Amino acid sequence: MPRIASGIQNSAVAQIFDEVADLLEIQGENPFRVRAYRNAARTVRDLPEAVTDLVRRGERDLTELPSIGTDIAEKIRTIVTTGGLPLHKELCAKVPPGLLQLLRIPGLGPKRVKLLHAKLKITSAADLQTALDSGRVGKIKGFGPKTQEQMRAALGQKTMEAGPRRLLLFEAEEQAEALRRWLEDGGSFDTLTVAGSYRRRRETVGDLDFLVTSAATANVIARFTSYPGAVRVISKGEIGAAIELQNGLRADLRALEPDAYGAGLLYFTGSKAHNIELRQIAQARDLKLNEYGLFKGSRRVAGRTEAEIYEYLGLDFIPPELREARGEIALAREHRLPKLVELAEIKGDLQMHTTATDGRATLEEMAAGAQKLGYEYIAITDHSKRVSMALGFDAARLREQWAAIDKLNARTKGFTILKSIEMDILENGEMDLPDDVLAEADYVVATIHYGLNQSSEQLTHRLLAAIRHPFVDAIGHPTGRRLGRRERESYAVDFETVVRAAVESRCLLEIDGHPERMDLPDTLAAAGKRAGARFVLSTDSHAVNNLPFMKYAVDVARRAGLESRDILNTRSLAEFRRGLKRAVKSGSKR
DNA sequence: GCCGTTTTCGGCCCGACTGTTTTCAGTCG
Repeated sequence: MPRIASGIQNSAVAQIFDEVADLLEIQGENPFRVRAYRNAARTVRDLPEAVTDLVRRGERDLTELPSIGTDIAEKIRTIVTTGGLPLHKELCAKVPPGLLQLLRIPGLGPKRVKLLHAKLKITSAADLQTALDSGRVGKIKGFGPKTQEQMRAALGQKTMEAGPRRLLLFEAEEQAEALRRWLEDGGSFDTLTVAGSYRRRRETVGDLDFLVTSAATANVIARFTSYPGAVRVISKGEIGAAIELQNGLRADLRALEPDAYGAGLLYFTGSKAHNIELRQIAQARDLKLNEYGLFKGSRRVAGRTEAEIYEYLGLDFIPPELREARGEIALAREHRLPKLVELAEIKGDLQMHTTATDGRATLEEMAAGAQKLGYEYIAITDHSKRVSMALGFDAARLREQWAAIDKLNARTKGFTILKSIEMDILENGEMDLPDDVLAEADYVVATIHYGLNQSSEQLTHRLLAAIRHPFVDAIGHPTGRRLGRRERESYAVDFETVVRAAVESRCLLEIDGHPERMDLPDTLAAAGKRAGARFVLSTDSHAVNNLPFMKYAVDVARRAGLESRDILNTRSLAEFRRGLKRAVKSGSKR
């Protein structure tokens, strides 16, 4: 049994492999060896469980994972047991690690970084700045004035250390819609789709890819590059252009021929890894796939729609949300793709707040807003008393709110407010409200807000206590991660143990669609589904205009491959109630 | 370094754009 170095996260293992890839590349190593490390990094990063657990249990052969062979499997074991990798240390000794930072500068890749190091002994951003100022860089072949200017600009930006921030899907959506309106006001195109990770509905978006078909391509490109929200034009060609928006977001435009529309859509939607797998399938059939179509020799055999390309390759149509090279292509070949849940199937919202605690709208306003969205029911889940900052409820105030809800329900037809609470799981694993109150609730979602820095054992223990509690129906925002400005990693919980307990206890797992949470993350929700877990979708709304966040919860669910049967709030109110743990426990099933 | 519907060796996705070049390498997505 190997000793496990404590606290090595998947992301840390992945980062070591990514750095190995960068360092090898700067050395001019075999590019395919470089790619092997990058692929391995991606596999580890996407893993739904802790790689340390995989190694510790030793029951599963790491080489069964995609892009992990005997060599890298051994290296993973080394990293997990010792906390480091000798190869990584050797490379860092040979190649100054400061060079990795230089790779972040647009236009600087491994070849040029290597050249700068070899010719000018540059090992850091500061060195580069000095060399630029003294004019030594300009003397190297291949470093013209434009390249130098580009490097100066990048060095002057504060974002150098962190790299450009990916925008929340919600923020990207605002940007994309504004730019779309600008293009639409300019007329002159037939169709417009925003592709990329935006179309795949990833929780964060690195750039925006606009695809158009138009009889007047030059006009569209001109309109695009004159967008008032652009700070500069990155590139401009005959069939496309790229601009940088005010917040650092990059937007690409590409004009497509109608006959190649599907091929372009496929290509620009990605993911890159998905496309590479498709091209390999094409290649094995003596075909070539590029953004202009699927070709047999010089003849285009498919390309007008994505569906006809998939069909020609012997695959069912794969929805964009699943295109991550996580096994969806094999499912498509075997006609086993899930029928993904849709927003219209959601019949209720299971987490929201009111002015009684930290919300900005009253009970009545939230209910009215939810009714407008066509819901059959909602749960009002204000905080419990542990969240004192938000004026969380004690038993007495909670019962007052429930009395108000009873009155409201009595005069409303076809819409029901469930008497609920977002109840804190205390640091010692106890519930924040007594059992007799929780027993009276229609629905209880339990969450952790405090003691986030506890050990994995403590945090897991707390979640298990809630999961096994007879009146806790669901675990809310189960990993506690945050995205965006208040970014925060997941709590250090043993998620596999948590999921197993949730399945055993019939406790639901929430997918919180708030744009700063999107929690569960998609890979964990997918792992939960494989283990047999059931889910609820919610918005965690704190205002009426938050209620549409449900679409982001649906995005996560779709990326996780969830179907309506996996999600309890796709059911009518009666079925929803019957599906709750408390209904089974109290014997109302008969 | 990974991987296998022709394979355990010999492949490994594909094209646009830029800058600095007179025909292309490097970078990027």
